[in-house]
Amino acid sequence: MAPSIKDVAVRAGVSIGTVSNVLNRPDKVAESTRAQVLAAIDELGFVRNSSAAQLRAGTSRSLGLIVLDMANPFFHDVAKGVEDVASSLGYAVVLCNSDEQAGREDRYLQVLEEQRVRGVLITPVEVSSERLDALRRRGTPTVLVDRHDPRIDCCSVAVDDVAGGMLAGEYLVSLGHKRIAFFSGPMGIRQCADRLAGLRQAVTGAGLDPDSVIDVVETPALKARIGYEAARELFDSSGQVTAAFCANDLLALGVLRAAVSTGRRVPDDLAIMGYDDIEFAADAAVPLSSIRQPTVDIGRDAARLLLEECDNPETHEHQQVMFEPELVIREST
Amino acid sequence: MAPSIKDVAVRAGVSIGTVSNVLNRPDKVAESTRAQVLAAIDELGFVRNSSAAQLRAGTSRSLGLIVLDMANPFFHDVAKGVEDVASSLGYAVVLCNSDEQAGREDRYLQVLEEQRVRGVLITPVEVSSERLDALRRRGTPTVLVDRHDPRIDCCSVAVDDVAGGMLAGEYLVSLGHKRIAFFSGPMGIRQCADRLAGLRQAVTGAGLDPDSVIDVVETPALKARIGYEAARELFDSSGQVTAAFCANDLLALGVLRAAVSTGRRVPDDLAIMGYDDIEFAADAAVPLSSIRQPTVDIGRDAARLLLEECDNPETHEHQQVMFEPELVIREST
DNA sequence: ACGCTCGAGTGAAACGTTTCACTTCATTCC
DNA sequence: GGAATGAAGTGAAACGTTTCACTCGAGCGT
Repeated sequence: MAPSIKDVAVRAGVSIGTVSNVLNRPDKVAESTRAQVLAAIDELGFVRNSSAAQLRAGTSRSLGLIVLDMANPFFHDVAKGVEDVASSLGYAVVLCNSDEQAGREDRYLQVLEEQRVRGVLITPVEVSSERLDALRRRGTPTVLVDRHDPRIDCCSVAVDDVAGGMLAGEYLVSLGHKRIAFFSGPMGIRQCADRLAGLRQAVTGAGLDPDSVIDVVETPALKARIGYEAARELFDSSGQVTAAFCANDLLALGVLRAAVSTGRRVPDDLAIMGYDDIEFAADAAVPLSSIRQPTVDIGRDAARLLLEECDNPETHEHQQVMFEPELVIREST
Repeated sequence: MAPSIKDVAVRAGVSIGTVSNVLNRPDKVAESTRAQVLAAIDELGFVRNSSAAQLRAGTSRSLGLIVLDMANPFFHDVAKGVEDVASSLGYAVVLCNSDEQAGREDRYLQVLEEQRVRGVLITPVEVSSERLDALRRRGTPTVLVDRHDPRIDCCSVAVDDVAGGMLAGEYLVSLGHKRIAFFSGPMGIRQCADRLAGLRQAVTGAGLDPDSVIDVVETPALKARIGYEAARELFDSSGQVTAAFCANDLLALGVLRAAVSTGRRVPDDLAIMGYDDIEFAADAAVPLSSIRQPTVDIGRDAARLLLEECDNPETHEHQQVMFEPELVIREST
């Protein structure tokens, strides 16, 4: 069995309480005693048992973060932001990947609650989850990431997707494009609908008729392969568009591949814009113009909000933070 | 405060022990009693406190997985494999991202040991780590991922990189290439050195002189940007190579971009091969030929090995599993 | 009617910490 | 000189489980 604080106490010739003090408030114990205890810890290879500590303290210094898909660079950056602020405040982050499966999300929520994490950051699979509501009801602070709670009874951090669509739209229109394809994922995804709405607003704002300018291509998933197939199909049919605005960079990468493989020059024959500004966007065969979301900041702010709520559960007021996206111009437009 | 097993016991009118039995060995308690207890649990919103459970049980049903970089699809797949087998055996996985910083790795090892995880899967930042050795000495089973322990005193799972380099080399030679650039990361990375060694073996095996066929381009990092820059430089100088073999797909993506931006046709003017077969490889502007590693299987086997060791610490014998890579041919060659 | 076995449930000890009221002893103050 | 103060350390209770030796009856065969 691993040595306990008691073994350390015996070896150092002090009481258990003193060892605990050395561990938690070193300044409360005299220099020489501390040295002895530290030596004993070292000799025995003692490692504190955090289960016991937590049980007694009643609270853990850790947060849960449940993301939809760790393969997605967006969430990777969010996680980075969360870890940044959490670890700087001495919190550990338990990272969970729901893989967009409600069942996995439920299991992780259960585990996190059993571990008595201080709070949970989550991008839920479904708009509302019974288990998540229960967690909140029982008093665990929760922050929604890249989602908003219509009932506004918890904090959330998201990005203004309408503004992002508008940014892209205004830019493409300013470049003189009169026929724009919008490669969307399933319209059920709020992000897709919002980005299209922004695009339409931009076109309308320029005095054009969105219905004749925009050609919506709805695809079944936001993946490169799908973008490629959808673009090939569009090219084969009529396809007199001069620009493609894609609901995310993966789709855009697929469209780029379709363009290259059919001998179209980018941006001369076809301008391409992505969304998200993932790392690969800058390194694509033709570096992609895109809409950047302040992903790391999203994570940071979400974590800050959560910890703020943990520290002041009484005075805390829920906030809905909304970030503004940013236009990134590269060679594909 | 959250309700405890005791509150449940009172409410259901049974003893604490019975509630515990309902939770852990439901078959040991009579149907009707069980129903009452379950009802009480539901009404109170009871959630078991895993700190207490672990403290008492002395052992947790969780594993630690420390990877170098969650942004790297390789590790993402490994994690998937680990989670697959862990969760099917009722274990939870604590996912940690060392970001190639020894300091972070150390912190995570500390946290995992404090949590008394059953075992640790790790791709260490440095070849040897004091803290990792200590962990092992204290009896926590450990499995190395994508690394080998020269002293063979723990299990490891890796892929034969020499074989992978050879696969690529033989293929390129069979295509008639007589001048091949090898874009390597820092030679200090074993993978890079091994892949080059394999390439040289293949060239030699074909009766050619590796020194005159192979042009080694050592780069400071395995990133797309770096590959782009290195390739531009190579093109500017002499650059009479007809094929580029890259130590990983990111580098290859960069080389592809350089080729496209300088008007070279791929594969006619320059054939490009990557390594890893990440998801983006298939969806690049020109789909990349690559060497595929059975990443998910690596994770699965590593987890299996670890759990095997956890279950039979006495009889367990350390194994060094070595997977064979596979050639994937696409349009870039 | 007797001893047995068996299923169902009980109660208390134990896990390794943290915390807090308390003791000791030396120093300071008037 | 005696009380007051403060620093250093002590010891035991408490946290919420799991586990195990135990009790209590009911049902069984003879």
